[in-house]
Amino acid sequence: MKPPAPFSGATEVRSALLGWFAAQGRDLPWRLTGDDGRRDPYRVWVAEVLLQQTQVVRGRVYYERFLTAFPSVQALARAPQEAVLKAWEGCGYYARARNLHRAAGVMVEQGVPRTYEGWLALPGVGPYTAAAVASLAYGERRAVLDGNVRRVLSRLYAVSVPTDLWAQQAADALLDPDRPGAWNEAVMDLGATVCIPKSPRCGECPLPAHCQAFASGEPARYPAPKVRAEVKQVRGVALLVGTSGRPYLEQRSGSLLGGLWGLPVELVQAESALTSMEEQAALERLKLRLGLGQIERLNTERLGTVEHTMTHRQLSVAVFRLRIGEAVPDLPLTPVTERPLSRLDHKMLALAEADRVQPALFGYGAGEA
DNA sequence: AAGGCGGGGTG
DNA sequence: CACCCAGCCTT
Repeated sequence: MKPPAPFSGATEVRSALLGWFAAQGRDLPWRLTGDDGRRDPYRVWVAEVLLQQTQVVRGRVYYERFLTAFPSVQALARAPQEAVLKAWEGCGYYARARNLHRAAGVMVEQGVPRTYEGWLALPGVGPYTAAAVASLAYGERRAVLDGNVRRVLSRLYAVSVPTDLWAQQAADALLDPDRPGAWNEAVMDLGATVCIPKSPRCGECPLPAHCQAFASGEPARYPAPKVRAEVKQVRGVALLVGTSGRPYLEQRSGSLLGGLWGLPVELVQAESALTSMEEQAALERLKLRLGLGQIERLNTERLGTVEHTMTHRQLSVAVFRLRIGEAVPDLPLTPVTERPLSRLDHKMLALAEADRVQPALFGYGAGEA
């Protein structure tokens, strides 16, 4: 299981991969190089946090948006958290944005760390991100271990279950001590573009002579697939007061979409779809929470249901709206452009938008009175 | 050590 | 449509 130490072919592997990287490496906006050949720590940090769970193709858009909004750590630190979340809107795993903001505050107070250990102490910075910033921006000899690197190493040594300990040791042993930053980027680029999870493009790989998975004839068998947690079914109801562009919004708290704003929702864990009775009961609880329980004959219309997957949860939310013409309760309405919303909430609002637009498009008279 | 946390992609 | 990806934090 252990990689040979010292790995006999390391020198050849390094030169082959770095040669490939020089020719085939990706040109990415956060790879701006200073005169000293090093990356800007702020840009690297933002990019690496963004790429923690986001693919490069999508990350680019958010990166540009984020850097335009917050060009420096000072600008990020003095912005309100809500503005940071707005720039992150739709990107998911919003704790990353909250932690970026917190960490920026720490750096303005205490200075920008220059070492792996210093970066590791910041909120939202784990071993991967600390190693990336330390190596790319400061030239520190730290091997990154992300999903790409783990897969490349798993195949290189034909280890089908690469544990954290094994993979980190293998990455450390292979790291090019003279060019740690370039080496780290090279391994990750190989994993992202050639040594991909399914159908690896071994014909384009610079390391076939060193790859034991390639030698086995079935490189795609490495690493073995991970067992996944089951997706929990969550049902619920949401209530739209106001319009899709200017609804009543609540700020969510807790870990799920915390800090973002959205329609008031009442969620329940249920294996099967809610009956209309259960739906109405949930809606009543929601009204009560909003202080609408006292109002008699508060009519709502059911706009439809929204399905939304969040990796670990499958949400199915019935969206209701106060009927037009009903007295508007005393709840503040806010333009959605002024608040960060999750995609779930944008979907629910789109339902109201469709409800308003489509009848007119098809010439029905049953739209808003 | 295990589970929670968004949002995508592909076959 | 089922199944894939994935770093950090909390518990």
